[in-house]
This record gives sequence, structure tokens and C-alpha cells, in this order.
Amino acid sequence: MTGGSGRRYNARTPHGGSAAVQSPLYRHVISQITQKLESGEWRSGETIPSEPRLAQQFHVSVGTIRKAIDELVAGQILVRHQGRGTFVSTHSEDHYRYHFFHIVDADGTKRFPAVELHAFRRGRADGSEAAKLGLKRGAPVIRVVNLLRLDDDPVVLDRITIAAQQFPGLTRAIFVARPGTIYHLYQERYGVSVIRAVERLRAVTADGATGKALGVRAGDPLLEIERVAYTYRDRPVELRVSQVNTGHHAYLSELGKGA
Amino acid sequence: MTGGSGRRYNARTPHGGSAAVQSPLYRHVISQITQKLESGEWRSGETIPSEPRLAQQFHVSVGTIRKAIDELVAGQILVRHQGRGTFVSTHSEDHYRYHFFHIVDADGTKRFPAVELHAFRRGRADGSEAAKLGLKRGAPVIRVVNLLRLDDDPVVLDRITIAAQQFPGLTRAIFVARPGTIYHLYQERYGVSVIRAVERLRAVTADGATGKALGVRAGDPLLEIERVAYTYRDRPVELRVSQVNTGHHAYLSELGKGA
DNA sequence: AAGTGGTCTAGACCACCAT
DNA sequence: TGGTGGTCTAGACCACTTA
Repeated sequence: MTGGSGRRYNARTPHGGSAAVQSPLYRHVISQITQKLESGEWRSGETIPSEPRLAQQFHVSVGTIRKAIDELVAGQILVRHQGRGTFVSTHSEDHYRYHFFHIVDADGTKRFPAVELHAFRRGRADGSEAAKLGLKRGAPVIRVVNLLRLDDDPVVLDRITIAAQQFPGLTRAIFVARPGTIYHLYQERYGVSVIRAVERLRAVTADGATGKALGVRAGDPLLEIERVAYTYRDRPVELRVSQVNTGHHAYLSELGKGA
Repeated sequence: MTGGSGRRYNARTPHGGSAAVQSPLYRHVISQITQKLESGEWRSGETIPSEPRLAQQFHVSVGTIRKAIDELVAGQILVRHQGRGTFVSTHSEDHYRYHFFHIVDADGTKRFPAVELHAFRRGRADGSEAAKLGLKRGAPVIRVVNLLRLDDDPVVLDRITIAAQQFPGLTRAIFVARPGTIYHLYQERYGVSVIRAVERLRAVTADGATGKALGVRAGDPLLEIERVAYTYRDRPVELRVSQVNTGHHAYLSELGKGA
């Protein structure tokens, strides 16, 4: 044959055919790859099969495989390395660490924070937590409070809520002893990869306890960030409410250029 | 010939050839297209030549043209419409209007604000403005203050600074009479297309005047957004400091999924 | 019916990495 | 040296819009 391929469209709708032309082939490939990631068949940090091999497995051309991988790379799910292969993104990579941390100091530099655990408790989801995490009210949850320091200054107080069922056996000791970021822990120990998050920002006033932790007076303004983090297929993983002292730092948001 | 094309690499470095392989062809195409946009040869809202025509003009294959356009579409610079053509993005399109407006109400819905002009004055750039707009201190600027209402409630107070030279003949009347958004005005009347912006968010306390405009008490917390908006080649266009009453609204930020 | 973008294929060569 | 991704080409057919 010479090159055309319209037949592929029909190859997937052989019977009846009255149905619409559905999604293009590369969407199907994306879905298949996502499933392998979801199921843990391909794990974070590992290389996935080469493009020619995938083309064989999925019975499509290399060009179609490339188009599918292109999208997953754009979404930070995969990373390509010329000459080495294509890898499943890891939260231990620098570019990914910063992807979910948006606090910068006065001159715009991002520094990575030192984390200090203030609390680790088990409890039951209230109405708001349940709604945002897709749980039933009263479902068992783990709540964590972390203080983040930048250059020794306390800047962020995180209140984290996760579903206990999704992280069986998680203890304070495990949480404290983790080598990297929290998302790296979710990923390495529980196979839960945070790939997306939605944040809502508001200005609030510090209450006594929070103010004390962040070294500001009660009533001083703080930036509050409510984040819901998601894994594949938009499944919610974590609810995190951060309060930020923006006296010497700011939240950086870039619009456009791949945003 | 059958298909290969490595020669192209050399075709662009015919003499000496000791130089590195420079950028790929599609980068060069992106640059050429960007220049046509920058110079105003292709204006916003207009269609650009078809892909086969561009391939001829630039002496590359359609595939290479497509790859270049792919990137510009991802960056919201161009918009494709199957069957109609490829168009230069306009700030009058809905998807673009919301691209630079991130305030949502309690249930997460974006509504477009009603704008009320509070001030329009000419002045000279102070040190901070000059630095952020790439001007010399004391350069002539225009300063605008706008109040944005959502469902009749005053929610955002914008203080805008632009270089007077870039917007010759701009008057209060023109500013008020514009049909669409401010960025649409920049684009339509002055050929200046805002395509990217960087925002820094902080929590501050309302001063008397701002509080009055937003219907809050002096000392209440407000979300302050400092935005620098850029056009092609990262040239700064506008400095905008917004103060937001986040009592019933929030700033929405999405991380991941093309961010 | 003609023209445009959208999808898919097949194959070439280049650049980079590991061995 | 062999394998991997990166670039580029050429050409087919599909889907959509406009006239």
C-alpha cells in the first residue's frame, strides 16, 4: 500500500457502522497508555517500550504513537530522553517538584522549602472534605499539618487531608522519614501519582494559632490556598489548605505559554 | 527521492559547516510566522495562508508547517478551525477573554465583570513601573483605575499602568467607549497583542480608599495581584495591580494538564 | 465541488546514548 | 555499533465548511 489509512476509522467500527466516527486512533493509544500507568504496569521512573515496539503492540504506525506520546509529554505524564527512551514522570525530578510549588521570594526565585511536621492524626471526613475528596461523610481520613520554612523563615502552614483507605498503613514515622516530597511518597509507596491540581486562592486573616506558627500577629493578612490534587482519570487524592505569609514571598502564576 | 531529508540540516549551513546544527526547521518556521504576526502583516482575527501554501512559501513540507502551527496553537497564538482555516487569536473570543481573568465565585463559575472607570491620568513612570515595563524612569505613562463588578458587587480594583508611547492618542473617551476588553482595545486599535502574563499574588490589608471602593473596612484582608502582561518576544505591555475582595470570590489556578 | 484542517501511514536520515 | 528519540518528507483519505 502507498500510505492512506482511512480504513482505520472503520476497522474500529466494523459492525453496523451507524455510530459516529468516535475518537481518533491516537486518543485510543493515549487511553491505553494511561491505563498501563494507572494499573501500575508501567511504574514511575521506568522506561516505557520504544516507539517502534509500541507501534507493533498497538497495531498503529510510529507516527501515531508519537502523537499520543506528544500529548502525554505536554501533560507532564511522560518524559522523553533522546537516545535513552521515554520515561514515566517522577515527583523526584526537579522539574516536577517545582510544578506544584508556586511560592517565590521577593526577587522571583523559587527555593525548595524545609518541611517540619506539626501534627499527624486520624479522623473522619467532614462534609467539605468528603465532597472535595469524593468520599462519604465520616469516611476515615488522615490529617497532617506541616510548617514550611524558606531560608529558615516560617512561610507556609499546610493542613492536608487524605483518604486513609488510599494510603493503608501510613504512619507518622513513615511520613517523617520520607526522603523527598510528599507527592513522591504517595507515588513511591502507594503508587498514587498526583498529576494535576486545582487551587483556589483567597486573602484571610490569621487566627491565633496560625499566626503564632508563621510569626505574624492574629488579624494579619494571609494568603489561603485550597488545593485539590488529582491522579489519573481525575480521581481526587488530597485536599490541602495552605496559609501563606506573603510578607516576603509571593504566589507565582504564569498565564499563557502553555498554560 | 523517497522521503529522507537530513540534507535540510546542511542546506541551512552550506558554508564551512563547522557550526552546530542550529535549531530545527520548524523552529525557524515558528520564528517566521511570529515575525509576520509581530509586524502586523497577519492581523488578529484574520486567517493565515493554508498549510500547503505556507509549505510552498517556506520551502518545507506540510508536516513541518503543521508542527510549527501545533506549537503556536498550544500557546494560544493561533486557532485552527477545520474546514475554514487557521486564524490569529483575538481577545474578543470567549476562550481568550477568560484566559486572563481568573476570578470565580463560590461555586467555581467564571462570570465576566462589568467595568467602571474610576480614573484616567497621564504621568511619569516611577522606578518600579519603569523596571517592570522596560522603560526609563520618568518616561510618560498612562494610569487607569478600574472597578470590576460581579453580579453588581464591587470585587476587583485594578490600577493599570502602560507606556504612553505605545498607545499614542489614547484618551479617556476611547478607553470608556471600547466595546470589549481592555486587551481587545490594545489589539484592535494599537496592534499590540497581549499573549502572556506573569502574576504575583499576595495578601494585603485594605487601605481606606480601596476599602471604600470594594465595600470593605480598612484593615480587612485583600488579595493583591501584580500582573505584567507581555506581547511577542516577551516585550512588556502593561503593569496591573489588582486588589480583590475574596469574601465571596476566589482566584482559580490550575496546575498540570497543559499548564 | 473545491478547499481547509485532521488523521494516519511509511520511510529516510540525524543526534544522542549506552555498550 | 545498535538502539532510542528528533526531524523531515510525501502522500493518502476523512471531516468539515463554503459556495
